[in-house]
Amino acid sequence: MGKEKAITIKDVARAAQVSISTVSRFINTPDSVSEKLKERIDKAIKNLGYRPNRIGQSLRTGSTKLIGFIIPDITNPAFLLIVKGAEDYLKKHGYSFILCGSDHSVREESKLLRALISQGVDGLIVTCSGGHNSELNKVLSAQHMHIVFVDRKYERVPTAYVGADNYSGLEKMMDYLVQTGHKSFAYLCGEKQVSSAKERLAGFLNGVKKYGIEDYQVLFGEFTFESGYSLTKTLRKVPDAIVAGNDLMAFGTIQALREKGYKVPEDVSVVGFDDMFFSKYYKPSLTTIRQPIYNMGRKAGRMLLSLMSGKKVKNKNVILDTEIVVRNSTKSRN
Amino acid sequence: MGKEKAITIKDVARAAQVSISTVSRFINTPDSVSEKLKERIDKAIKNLGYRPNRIGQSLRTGSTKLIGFIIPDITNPAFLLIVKGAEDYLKKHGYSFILCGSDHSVREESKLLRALISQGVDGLIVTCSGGHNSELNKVLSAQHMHIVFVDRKYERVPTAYVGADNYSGLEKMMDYLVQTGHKSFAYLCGEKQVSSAKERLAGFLNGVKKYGIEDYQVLFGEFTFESGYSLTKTLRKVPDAIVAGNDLMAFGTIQALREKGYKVPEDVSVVGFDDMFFSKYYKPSLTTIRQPIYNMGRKAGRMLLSLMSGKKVKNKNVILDTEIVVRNSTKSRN
DNA sequence: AACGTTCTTGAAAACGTTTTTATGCATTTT
DNA sequence: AAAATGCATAAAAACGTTTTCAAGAACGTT
Repeated sequence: MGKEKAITIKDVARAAQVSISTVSRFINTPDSVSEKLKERIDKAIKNLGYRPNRIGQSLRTGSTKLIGFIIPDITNPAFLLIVKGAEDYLKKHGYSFILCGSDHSVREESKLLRALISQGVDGLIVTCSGGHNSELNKVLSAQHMHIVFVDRKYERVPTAYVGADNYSGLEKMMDYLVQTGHKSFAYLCGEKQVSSAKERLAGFLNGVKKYGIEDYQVLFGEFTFESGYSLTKTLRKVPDAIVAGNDLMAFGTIQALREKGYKVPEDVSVVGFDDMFFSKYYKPSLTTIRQPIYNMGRKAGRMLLSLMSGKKVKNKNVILDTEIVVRNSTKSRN
Repeated sequence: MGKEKAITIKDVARAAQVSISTVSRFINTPDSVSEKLKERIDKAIKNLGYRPNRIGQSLRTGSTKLIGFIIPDITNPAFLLIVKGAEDYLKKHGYSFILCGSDHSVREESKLLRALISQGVDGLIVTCSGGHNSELNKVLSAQHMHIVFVDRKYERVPTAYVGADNYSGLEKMMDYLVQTGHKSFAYLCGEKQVSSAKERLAGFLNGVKKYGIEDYQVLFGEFTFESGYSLTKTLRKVPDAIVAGNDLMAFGTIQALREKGYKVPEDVSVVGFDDMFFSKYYKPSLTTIRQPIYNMGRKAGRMLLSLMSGKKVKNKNVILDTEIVVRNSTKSRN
């Protein structure tokens, strides 16, 4: 509990017999102070164990070295991998992260946004919950704050964004499924207000159109295990292939199928999107569309840094490639 | 990018034709200002959209309303569930979280600790990587900072701690396994410098001793899928039951067993510890020891708040109960 | 030797708050 | 009516920095 006051720059100045300005200059631009004083100050700092008080620095410089990160669910490892990508990159530049989960709620998102801005963050990375967010609009249009969106685009206003090529990922997957003889399909869509869900759906629909497939269904739900499970349970007719909005949904689907008495992949093929850590170990191992999720975070961090440093960013819309990885939840039906 | 200066308390004061002290008092103790001025100030605040600058507040009050959280791996959902428990509790009291991952490294842990303290956090919650950390010792003995340890105890110094009853969890599991006819055992231990790993091992060893079991092995590794996998591969003889340090290791074990040609649970029983989200959906679904991980975080948050508010905390060592949940990765061998 | 440069240092202002102290005024008490 | 009390407000100090500005010292040039 001992709130015995911390040592400040003043203490160092006194110990080294110089002014506080000199200490400050020693810390920030060491070359601007003479060898003699350098030594004295350095010794004083070491002796006292002085560390600059970031709050004082922040107040003066206007920069907190804090980045706000808003994701829909801090419990979802996929989002956390994005965070880690960004964090690994930005911590090298002295930034720390305030991580917040919005619980998929626009309302909470607004609250967090306000809180983070009050807190004085230097920039913001957000994976938005999808809906219209007037607070976000306000912040965006005020242009007070640098924000980059990652994984999910905020579509109401043009913004900096880094995400995966969801559309072409699904295109590729449809090519593969059709080539391996699948004739009927179901698509299980995640939250339909979310950009990635929409893009994936568009890719799927493009596929069925391209191959003239008429036997398909589209069901709308959420990006969760439970949703994949319950959507599958309500399926009126089980098709050759079920394309889930992400891996989590695919796992739910497989579980529901199992309970319905269908075997995967013998009776039905199931595919997901993400390629989570677990997907290759699941039984059956999951055929899925891999997106470079860690790298997505990293790129987002990089973009934010450029933005904050005032650099002109040439491309504010970074789209990363996906690849399909074939495992044992699908089989050829030729 | 427009860094057009934010509105400050000064602007409000000017607009409302009062002094800044009055505005401040209006915000912090509204009852100390007259109705007439209250109204004017309130209007001014609303009109200008004023929000107090937290940095200014922090500098003056010495409190940042920031909590530092250090966990070994921000990508591990189990840890994140702890974080969520603490966050859900503390955000109601106006706190935000700086979340950091130490990558299981004591060195990194020290760095983070320093960074967080410089950043001015009001308190710290840490799940430590286990080893001796001199920086941590220093901070702890200086008593500048309120720290509560969660899930993993820092054993070198007495500290505030909330964790699960690892020992009795394993005792219960051993009772169950012995009662269901298992005769030979292997224990796959997580990082052996981690308190929870040690406690679980002790519980296991107590079990074998209590039942006079001589046919058992103990292998040391890490709390990861890969470690469970490789330890199992190096097993000289496959026993009736493999007790893994946590669920992740258990999954690895099952995978390795599968590759070795053993069936779970027909040939071998496998159990874990945690009861992660996935464990009930794994194939086979996992028999495991459930610990109340979300609640652990919540309790840690609560304890930290008490500590910070200067209250005398009666019990600085909170141990939560575990329960065993039996699923399909074990079967009776009677 | 006088002057002009350059370099090193310290004083002071500023960042946005909260809080302590002081001031002015109205109300009550003597 | 004068003094004492209480209250609402304002002024000013403080928190820990960085940075601007000015002053002084050291040096080189004419």
